Amino acid sequence: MRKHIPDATVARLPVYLRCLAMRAGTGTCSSEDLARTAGVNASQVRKDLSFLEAQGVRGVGYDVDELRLQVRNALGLTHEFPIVIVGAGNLGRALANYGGFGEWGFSVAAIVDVDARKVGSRISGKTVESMTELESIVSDRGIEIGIIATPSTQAQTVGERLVAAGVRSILNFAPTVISVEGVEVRRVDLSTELQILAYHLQENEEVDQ
Amino acid sequence: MRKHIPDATVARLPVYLRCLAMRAGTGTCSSEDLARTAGVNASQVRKDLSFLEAQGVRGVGYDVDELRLQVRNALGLTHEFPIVIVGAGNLGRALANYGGFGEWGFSVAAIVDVDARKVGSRISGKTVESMTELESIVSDRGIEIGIIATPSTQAQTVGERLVAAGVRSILNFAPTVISVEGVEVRRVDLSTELQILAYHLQENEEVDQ
DNA sequence: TAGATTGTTAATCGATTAACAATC
DNA sequence: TAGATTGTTAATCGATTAACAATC
Repeated sequence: MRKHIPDATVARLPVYLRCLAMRAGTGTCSSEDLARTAGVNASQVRKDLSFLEAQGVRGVGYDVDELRLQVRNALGLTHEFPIVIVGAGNLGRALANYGGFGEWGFSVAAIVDVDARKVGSRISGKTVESMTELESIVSDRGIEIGIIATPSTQAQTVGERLVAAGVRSILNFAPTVISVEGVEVRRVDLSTELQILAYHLQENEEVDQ
Repeated sequence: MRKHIPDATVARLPVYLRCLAMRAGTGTCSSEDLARTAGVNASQVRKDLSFLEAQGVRGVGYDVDELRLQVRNALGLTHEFPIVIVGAGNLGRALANYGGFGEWGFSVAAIVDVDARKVGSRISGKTVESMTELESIVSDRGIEIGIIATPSTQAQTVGERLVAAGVRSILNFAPTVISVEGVEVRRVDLSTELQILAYHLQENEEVDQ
């Protein structure tokens, strides 16, 4: 049985994975090395890795390739995850064109849009399908992850339809909080990030004076 | 003198701001109301607001419009923030076209790209400028915030140039960790988010069985 | 053996939340 | 007065980190 991994650790594992990918085939690396490239504390790296089955060797470090595999396993990146992108506007297109999916086992199984003029157009080798097909697409293709890239006004409805169709995780890029039951929702919002930066700008300003 | 606001609270303030914007002009609202729409605990809302100058009225609640103003003040959203977007690919274009900037005082002051073929093209009413102008653009236009929307390979260099040019906060959309001194960096990464969702998918699976 | 580095403990720090007196 | 809701305390929970024995 798998150990429960703390949220803060889960959020850092993808960062480690990226750092390890850059070092693939370079033998071993120490928690100190990994900490430096990931921008965290070395104790924290060791603590985080202690939740995995990872085994380092005292005096030597961790085997890079083995550790990569174990981090992937811990995150559950053991099979293909088909995802659906809802909304084929600028953002939906940018997401669909984002190359880095495949590397971690994610694949864009469908892009849908309500706008009949967009349906049938092609994005990154895929044909935009109609929003009316959403439910059948999700169930036919075994999609568990949905990405909302619609305007805010439609986000709640889209979220509900995704959940009803059987999606189990949602990544919401619309700048609004949606409320749906029984699924994991993560929100990514540009203006939230900018506002957090604005706060720190002013804090540093006060220190400077 | 301004009180220091905990990071976790700062991260929630933009969410409250959004919820309050939806209720603008509706008189008062309770911490319970706000908590429900923001998806957090009511005690937490009150605790968060206690770091602001916000004053609620016992038995009544908070004045929506007044509270909005105080949250904005606390975040330092008191003046215009010109920003520069580096990279005019799919992502850069999506970001530039994102409408929600202005509402909080952010404005796209410039979009730059290395690719000579993109320079001169127009995105959302703005002309793409050359990457060689980056330094002068940042200093001439008083830009404090830079957004990196380039491929990973260029992110580090772009980050360093932004810092050297005088930018004080960076939002990094490239899927890599950059290391720069003396500025606040926030990373937004699609595949990190997807990997976190993947972890929770598997966790829920185990519970279901 | 000497040097390096892990794995884990324990101290500390920060965040969340229930509870309730204060008070509108 | 009765009901509602704040502001704050104190308990709890979770996350970080320094320190160091174990051991390669």
